[in-house]
Amino acid sequence: MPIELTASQALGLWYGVSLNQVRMDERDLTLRQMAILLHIYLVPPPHTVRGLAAELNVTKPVITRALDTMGELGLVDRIRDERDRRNVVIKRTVGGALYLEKLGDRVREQGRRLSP
Amino acid sequence: MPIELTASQALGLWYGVSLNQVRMDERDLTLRQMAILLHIYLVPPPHTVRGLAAELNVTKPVITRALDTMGELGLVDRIRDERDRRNVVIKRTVGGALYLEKLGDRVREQGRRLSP
DNA sequence: GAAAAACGTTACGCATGCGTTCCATTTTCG
DNA sequence: CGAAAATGGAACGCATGCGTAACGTTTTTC
Repeated sequence: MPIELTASQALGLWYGVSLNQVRMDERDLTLRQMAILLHIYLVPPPHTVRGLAAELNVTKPVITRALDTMGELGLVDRIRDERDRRNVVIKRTVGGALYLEKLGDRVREQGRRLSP
Repeated sequence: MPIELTASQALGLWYGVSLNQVRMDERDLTLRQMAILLHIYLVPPPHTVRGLAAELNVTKPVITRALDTMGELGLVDRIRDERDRRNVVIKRTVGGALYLEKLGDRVREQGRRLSP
């Protein structure tokens, strides 16, 4: 069930959500951090640093640092993979789920406000 | 003509556009810069530093710096208001319009890819 | 006309993210 | 086993954005 948007609606939607996010300023994630967080929550696990780096086309330290930051914010969690102790498995958290739930609400709300 | 999205669709849309933007990495605007740019292009002029600061609920230097950066990228332009020379009027550019046109296309494209 | 207000900018010290490079640990392979 | 590969992280110097406070210019106010 695809969604058909006009150019004006598409930008209006992006604007509304961005503005809302900036004004509230709860936590200010980078676009990269946002993409990482969404990937973790929308794509089936498991997720590793290397996998995320390849998926987003960025270097590994970028992922490590993003996980550091978002870990402190309680949005994600890291645990070592006991089956292959070189790997780190990235886990979801309640805080992360709540954060994205609010983001989703914001997107839906802005979608509802759209004019044709 | 509002758009009704499910929670999953809303996050999927945001994810798709963010991922696309990160991968391409043409120019990496802050969420604030993005909101400022969209405001300038979607809300009728004139736009001033003070007005933008109030609208986005940020301080004036934030606007000045964002205009510096986006000015160098060719996305916006600044000219002094000759009627009241204290003011600076923020103008759109061809580059900015093209940039947002591509963003809008990305949003529409992701909207079309949505599953129910 | 002089003082006050308004506007945008600059200066400062600080925090955070970046890319490159190197490293420690663990696993794989000959 | 021992060498090679793979994984995630730390270290470094750098670039950019932030908030606060001050400034220069221009306009308004009395």
